[in-house]
Amino acid sequence: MSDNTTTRERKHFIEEIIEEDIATGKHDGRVLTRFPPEPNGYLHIGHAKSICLNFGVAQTYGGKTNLRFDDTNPTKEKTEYVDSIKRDVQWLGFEWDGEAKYASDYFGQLYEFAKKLIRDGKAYIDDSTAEEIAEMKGTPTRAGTPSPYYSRTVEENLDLFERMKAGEFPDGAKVLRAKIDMASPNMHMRDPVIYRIKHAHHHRTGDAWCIYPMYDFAHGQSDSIEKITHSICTLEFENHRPLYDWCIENLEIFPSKQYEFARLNVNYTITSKRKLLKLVEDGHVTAWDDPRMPTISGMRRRGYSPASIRNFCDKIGVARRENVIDVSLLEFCVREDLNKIASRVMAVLNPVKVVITNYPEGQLEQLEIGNNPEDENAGTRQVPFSREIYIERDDFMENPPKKFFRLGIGRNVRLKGAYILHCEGVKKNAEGEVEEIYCTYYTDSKSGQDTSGVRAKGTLHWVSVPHAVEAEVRLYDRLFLDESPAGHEDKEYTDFINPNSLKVLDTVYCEPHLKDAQVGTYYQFLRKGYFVLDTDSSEEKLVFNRTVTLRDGWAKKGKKK
RNA sequence: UGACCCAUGGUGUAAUGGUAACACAAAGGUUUUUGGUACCUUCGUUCUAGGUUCGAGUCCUAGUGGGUCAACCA
Repeated sequence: MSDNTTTRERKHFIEEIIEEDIATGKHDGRVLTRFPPEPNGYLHIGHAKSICLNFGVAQTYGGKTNLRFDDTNPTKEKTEYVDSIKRDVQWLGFEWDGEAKYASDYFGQLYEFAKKLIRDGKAYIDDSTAEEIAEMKGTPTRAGTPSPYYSRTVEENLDLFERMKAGEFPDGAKVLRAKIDMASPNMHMRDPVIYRIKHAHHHRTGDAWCIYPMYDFAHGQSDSIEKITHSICTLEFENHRPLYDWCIENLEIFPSKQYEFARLNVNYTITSKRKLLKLVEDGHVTAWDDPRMPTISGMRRRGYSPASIRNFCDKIGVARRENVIDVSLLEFCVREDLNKIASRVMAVLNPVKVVITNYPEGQLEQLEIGNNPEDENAGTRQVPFSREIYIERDDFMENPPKKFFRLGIGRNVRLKGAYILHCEGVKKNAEGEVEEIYCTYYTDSKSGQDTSGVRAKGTLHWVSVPHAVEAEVRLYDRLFLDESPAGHEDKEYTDFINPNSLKVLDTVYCEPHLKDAQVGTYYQFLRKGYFVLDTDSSEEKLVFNRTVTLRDGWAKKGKKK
């Protein structure tokens, strides 16, 4: 799995920084990173980039990575999210160092840090309302004004802070602010709020606390407490870095350093926990793990392999430039991996019956068919063949163009792993639709022992009618019709939801092998795409998700016209 | 009209002062018992203008364009 710098010789800037630090003996060459999610939602593909980066560089340089939950806002965080995050990180193939950690583990320590700041005259209690504080902050182009509470004595501040902790004041009555610089061009340095009152139940500390540190007073300190060497985060925290450094410096604690990289954007996709939550809450999707969601759990259910996501994260690179990755790269990565590992099976999605008129009634052959041409060790399986089979309705045309390599009256076609068929005619219903196709087969054209000398340009997949296993198949299309659903000022991203993002096929005929399909096994339905068993499946009913189609040169050609 | 950051094919990422490379996408072709896979070919005035240098995508200056920041969110 450390396919990081083994397959990719190019180093990104984070790796260069680490190599430089190792070369100069910083932290004795020790590398410790961390992945710090807030447990307020499910992880998505954007987090996968961060996970692969943080765990990846640690692996490359012989270091470790902590999993630390940034749980300083009790009103938004839940154990459900903690559990899902752990599961997703593990599924992606990464192992964090020791036990999972929590910013809330450090609430006691953080409280002491705050008191030190107060004692040093570097923090004060402010009784102003949120609105007043916002007003006093000024704007990026206009300096802020000092708070009327700026000059409280150390004793008074200490007393007030202890009484805040003791629960004497209601939410919002007071905050603790760092004393930095109300005229700083960096808004984050204008006496940032570092502690606030929230009489809320915390998912881990319960009711032990009613004051909670803000992100800026928890994150860097948590890094420092854990002796994180490289604290890697996304670009939007860049303006926080001076405050990150200020806290560490004034608290005189371990000097973790923050480095920022550009977050992942994928076209036709949203990567915002808040927006994804709304999709779930408003019922646009069934759940966080709906296969149309760009969440790790959704992609897992959809049939993405962990390796495909890791490879994707490796291919997109790491830089400081805003970027939009083409969703087709993600599809390429999943096809690339699944092509190597998926078992080939046959399933007919949109069936029409073929009767092979010269094949004896009641005769049955078990044909041995290879499981994966890309993998010699994948072995073979037996597939029953009989007089009546299903093929795709699309694979027959009454008046085919000359470039159509499939079945048409008077034409030949190879059945995968079986015989060459010659089409004799069709039966239609009252509406003029083809109801049955009649063929003869070349008796000496059996796959692997073909002595017929007959040529067939196309090869079709098929399923024997009496042996067919029924299944439901769910076909997915992109969830949004617009390349940048969240990028329009005048429109909501929900305005671009694709009404046809899910298409359910109720009756698909599968070869009998699929009766024993398991969740987590990757299949290629021959010529149709990659599929996995969905978790909605039961003893009575098989449900498959289409992960992604195969590349289709024929369909592409058709579209061009 | 403040601070900080960024600018290389359609999309990403390299090139660390010395021939602009790799991948995806697109288009064309070869092979094929998956119209899949594999393989081959095509696709760039490195944002602009000055400067430094024998030599600049790279360094400097200015401009232009884009991003982030004014939550008691993270």
